[in-house]
Amino acid sequence: MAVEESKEMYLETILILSQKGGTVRSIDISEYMGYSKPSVSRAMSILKNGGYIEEDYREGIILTEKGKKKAEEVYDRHNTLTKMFESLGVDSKTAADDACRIEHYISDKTFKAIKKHFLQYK
Amino acid sequence: MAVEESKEMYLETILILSQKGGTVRSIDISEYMGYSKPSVSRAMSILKNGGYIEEDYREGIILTEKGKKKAEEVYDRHNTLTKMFESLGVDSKTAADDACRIEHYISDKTFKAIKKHFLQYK
DNA sequence: CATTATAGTTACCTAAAGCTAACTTGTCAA
DNA sequence: TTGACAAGTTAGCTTTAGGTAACTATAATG
Repeated sequence: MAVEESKEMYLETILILSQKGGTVRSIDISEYMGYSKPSVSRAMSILKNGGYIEEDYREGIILTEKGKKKAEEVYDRHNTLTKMFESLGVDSKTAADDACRIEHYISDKTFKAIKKHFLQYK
Repeated sequence: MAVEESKEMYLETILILSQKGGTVRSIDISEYMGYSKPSVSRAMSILKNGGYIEEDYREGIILTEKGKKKAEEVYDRHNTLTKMFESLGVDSKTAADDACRIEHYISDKTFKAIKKHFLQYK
């Protein structure tokens, strides 16, 4: 449905891996996501084309401002949704898995409402 | 992601249309969902193959037990999620739209937790 | 009865996003 | 310096699920 799902997952992964420190390479994404090298290679060229990432032979894959913004949005959704599900009594693993699937499909309006209700008294 | 999304949307639509009374035809699904006749035609043959529906020249398209069960599950998710979002202050249209996208991706565990928290005092 | 309109199907196209096989490139150690 | 391994790319396959064009079949009307 959302054409954005795959893209968002890659961007989120790049953000997570870059937060761990060190450079991010295609192979790291490949291993993290469990996708083949060619799949990641193509995804990276699409992301590069869309202005979401840049590739540098020494720095590896880095998020542009645009890419970083998107990645952080998705990651924020991920964390917020996870917390929401946890606060409803769902175990962490399930909460995170569900958040990961749903994060791409929630509208901004609904997300803001969720954030308001589930995070203000944490 | 979920291979089931398209199938679930068709089943849900068939349920909704059959609840309105009268027979359900491919063309009705076509108009309701905004898809072309061939797309619906093929989807129906896939659903028939999977044992989700039967087609009768007079009764039109009818859900089998299996199909009905699945359709009702999805519809239940749809309604529950809509109510959840509404109870967070989201307008009905947005709530329903979001529910419609998310209903396919929520695990059973999480769905049960949501149902418990948002529907018990309605 | 013939014409027309409606419903459904067939054949083929497209895009997205995964895959494998096989190639290239680049680095490092013997 | 060369040989091997690791990383990345290219080419081409697959599936899902949408589309159009054109056909067939059924039904309804003048």
